[in-house]
Amino acid sequence: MNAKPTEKELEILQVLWQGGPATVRDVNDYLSEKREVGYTTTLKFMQIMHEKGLVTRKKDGKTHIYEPAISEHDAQSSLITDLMDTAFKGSAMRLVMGALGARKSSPQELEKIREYLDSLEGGKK
Amino acid sequence: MNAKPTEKELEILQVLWQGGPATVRDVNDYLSEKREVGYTTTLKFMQIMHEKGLVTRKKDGKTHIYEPAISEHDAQSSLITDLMDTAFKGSAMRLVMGALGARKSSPQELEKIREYLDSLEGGKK
DNA sequence: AATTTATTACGAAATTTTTCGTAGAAAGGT
DNA sequence: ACCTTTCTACGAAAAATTTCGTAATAAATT
Repeated sequence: MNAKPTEKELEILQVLWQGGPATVRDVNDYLSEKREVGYTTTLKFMQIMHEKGLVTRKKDGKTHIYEPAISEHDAQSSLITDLMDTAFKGSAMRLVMGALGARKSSPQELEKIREYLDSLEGGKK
Repeated sequence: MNAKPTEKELEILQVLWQGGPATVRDVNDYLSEKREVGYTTTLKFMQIMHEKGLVTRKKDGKTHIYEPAISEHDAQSSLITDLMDTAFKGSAMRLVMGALGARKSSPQELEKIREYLDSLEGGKK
């Protein structure tokens, strides 16, 4: 439920969240589109992530097929609470205001946030 | 303006933001209340932070007096945009909603967020 | 079957971050 | 003046993260 992936681990998890179960080859091909990265580098990461329990894998012939062991939502929560605790005195409100100020949101997005606030207050008027 | 401090660097910056200009001794005394940390460890960090431009210092007799070179707000912005880009597809809205869901805010805090949203939309009713 | 290709495991190098030890200089007390 | 304490600078060890090379094995191709 809670496991804070490192930066590169997160990159790999995102490929799996987005594209579904994949082999090391799949993931490496994808990553290679954006930056130089050796096959064995990706392999090693996925092996480590397997040890850590960040991904599961099952054997398919010679190769392994990997799947995320944690949801994107759980990983995000873990990263958020960590940042909240280390830089925002544990306050969600402070982090929220910081985020709203750090990068502009569209009116549509702001509206969605309002709706979410409404739902948090239990449908209270 | 933009410099993402590491976890331990952030800890030291927080002492300076909160307590004002301080010596290595001051900072180390403070940190030592919470956890074991050697004096030279803190010293080294503050020297490195000086090299990186995260703090300024001026000589006072034998010792140095350190001050943060970046504001807490700027450091927070830097950390937020980094997290936003690496884990939330660059969307402030996604990060905001994640934060609101990750830890409960009080009704008072939610109200402040609403007020902030109002102000963002240019005082629009 | 022999050769090439693809995959894994293992170990370790490279890098970044964190921690500390030692030496020397400066200051203060006796 | 001497001793003790405090500070800095420097280097390097320790730990965590990231990257890659090599060897072995399994599969596919010829």
